[in-house]
Amino acid sequence: MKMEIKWQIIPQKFYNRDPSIVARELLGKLLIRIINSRMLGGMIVETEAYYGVDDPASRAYKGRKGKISGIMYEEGGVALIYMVHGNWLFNIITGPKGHPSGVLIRAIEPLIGIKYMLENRGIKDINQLTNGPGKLCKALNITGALNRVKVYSERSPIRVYMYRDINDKYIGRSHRIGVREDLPEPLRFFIKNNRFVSR
DNA sequence: TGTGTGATAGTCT
DNA sequence: GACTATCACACAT
Repeated sequence: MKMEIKWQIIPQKFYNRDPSIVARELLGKLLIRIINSRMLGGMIVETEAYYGVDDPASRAYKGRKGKISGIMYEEGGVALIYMVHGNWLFNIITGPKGHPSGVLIRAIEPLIGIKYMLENRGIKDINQLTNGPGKLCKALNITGALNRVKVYSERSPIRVYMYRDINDKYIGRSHRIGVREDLPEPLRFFIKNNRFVSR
């Protein structure tokens, strides 16, 4: 596949907003990962918003401090990657500096470098390639070494580009997955009828 | 230095 | 649907 269009990278200020708005608008955007000048990536189809201090599911809950939650206090557009249950989770920080919040990327639809992503996962089934947060990190070879990468920079190994605008009628929302104490609002956003959305 | 804790994935039934 | 392997981090000694 040849890419004739000139891609437009998403500016930093996009991320300096409320996490639920960023989570909603991140759907349909293109997530790109550069490895050894090779390009992998796909369209974001599922996200979840996390509110730092006020969110029982957040690692910054009640002002917890450490390497992980410390990054949540950074400015929007910074990558936060951490390990849970033996899997890496990829988040993008939102809101202005000093306001801990973020968006978890839960699933993408693989579009670019599918062959290499399958290799990274050691599988052959595209349907199982990136339909979960831990899976997509492994497919894209995202690890803790990429923490604090700026996803709005043309030089970064991880970037997010404009791709499609998704109409509201194609967007579903629900409570978050795997969270013990959830907030009342539905903070999980996904594209309806997309087969790469996790169950 | 040690222990408890999950925002999971994979496998088996 | 239920069970568990697995591991960096946070917090307590």
